[in-house]
Amino acid sequence: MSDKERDEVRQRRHKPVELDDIDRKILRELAKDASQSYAELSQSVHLSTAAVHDRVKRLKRDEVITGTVARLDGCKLGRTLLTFVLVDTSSYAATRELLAFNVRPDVEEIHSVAGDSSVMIKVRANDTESLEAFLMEVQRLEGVRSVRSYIALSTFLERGPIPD
Amino acid sequence: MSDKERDEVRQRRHKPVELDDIDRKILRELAKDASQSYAELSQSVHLSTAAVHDRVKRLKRDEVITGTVARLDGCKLGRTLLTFVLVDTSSYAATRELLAFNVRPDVEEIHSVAGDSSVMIKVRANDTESLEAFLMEVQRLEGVRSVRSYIALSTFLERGPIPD
DNA sequence: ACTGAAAGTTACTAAGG
DNA sequence: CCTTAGTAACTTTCAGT
Repeated sequence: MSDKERDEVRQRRHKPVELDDIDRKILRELAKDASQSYAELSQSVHLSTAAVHDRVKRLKRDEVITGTVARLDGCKLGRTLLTFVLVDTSSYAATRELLAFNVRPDVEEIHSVAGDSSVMIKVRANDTESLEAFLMEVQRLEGVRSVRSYIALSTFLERGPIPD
Repeated sequence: MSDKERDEVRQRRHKPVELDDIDRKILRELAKDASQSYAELSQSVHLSTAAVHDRVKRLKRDEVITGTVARLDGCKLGRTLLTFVLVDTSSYAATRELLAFNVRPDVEEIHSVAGDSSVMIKVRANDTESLEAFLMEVQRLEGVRSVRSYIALSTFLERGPIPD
């Protein structure tokens, strides 16, 4: 692998994209409400619609913007029980098994976390019964040492990444 | 307050909205990609564009769809260190103080969780130094008993609520 | 890199079935 | 819930600065 190729990979993996104040303002606006038109956006940043269009296109090409999605209300969908589940496993094999839970519609996040080969799972279950069923499925896996659950009582903030 | 009024409030707060299979399909599609046109959506659900339009309008009115947002790449923004911070406080007053962290751009989620008046904070810091600065700010608060940090090594799934 | 305007699509509404 | 149709609003492109 040449220096150039390695640098390109490194850049793709690690290096943040260079953004100016206007880029950040656009990103903040779109992270808050992506349904607004380029005309509205252009007023926020004091640029023409075409200029905003170019910048948004670049931000999408550079994958700073990875997509546009609808935010849904968990309660209105019947998912009333948000829980963070911390699973401690004795092997990486068990950790890998946990990743298969990504097919469940009530599982929203899966992260491996530092320390004792653990996995953090954010699950929004319909009710206590389905949470219990989920926890039992996790417990049942080979190599699962412990499962700790943190049930959310109130949510005060919930959003995605935004720039400084 | 009349029975009718109370029921309306109750419905607004607790009762999930009645959804059929087509509604759920539309919601899944929009949660995945809200930039697609009604023409594309109508092909997914085998309905006319006008019918899809009506349904989406209803889903927004009923606040099943709470908004449309751009998903941003944390790494591309320079936020490389995702951490779940579990704060144990000795009083509700201290818990309330933690809510003030919602103004920080690196804090993405704040939930109160069951047991020992704890708070779960999801923070996506720029680097280890800014994470340390954040943790020290939390530690410094009156009534904070303990702070446990779970640093994410890899993220395998990260999305919002979707219907069954 | 931005502007202004033109060209092409889509969103939205309404009427009739 | 369907189709058709029509307008307004929006996205996208491009020549010009």
